[in-house]
Amino acid sequence: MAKRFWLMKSEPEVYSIEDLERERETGWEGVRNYQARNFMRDDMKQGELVLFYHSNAEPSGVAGLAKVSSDPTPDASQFDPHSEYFDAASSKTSPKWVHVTISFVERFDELVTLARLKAEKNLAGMALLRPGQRLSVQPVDEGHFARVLRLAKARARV
DNA sequence: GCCAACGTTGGC
DNA sequence: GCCAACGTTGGC
Repeated sequence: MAKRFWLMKSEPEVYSIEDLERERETGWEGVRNYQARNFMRDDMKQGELVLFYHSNAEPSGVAGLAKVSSDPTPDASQFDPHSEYFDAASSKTSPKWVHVTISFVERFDELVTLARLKAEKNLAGMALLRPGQRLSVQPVDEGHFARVLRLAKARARV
């Protein structure tokens, strides 16, 4: 099957592209939305590229690139009563929540801001730009992905 | 900090 | 299985 492309959101105050650059890779724990989980569980393959998006930020936007670097595995935080992600309804024999590990690929010299994405006619229809879209893990069309990358490289233009 | 949009929960 | 209440997301 053809490679797919992804976008994952993180609040930079919580975990930013700089954090990922320093740590090189991280387990994407804490996803508690079924659609987002299903993408990680069913569709993500190792090596596929991920737009790393800073949400709830000043400004928000795509901050860099990561790649999927593990198969889906149970998210350990669901079993930890001290974790904010603890889920009493989950069991080790049939874990509700899985996650993947992503690893650092690059940090864009300049954030590709949400405003800039919205201004780009060719990105019309991108899920991220749909009003009310809140999915923290979402697929990205190959064409949209390529165009976001091109925006990231077009540094001179503001 | 506000609040609209959305997902989840739980009473019935 | 409906749907109101509630919690969360995330732009502004």
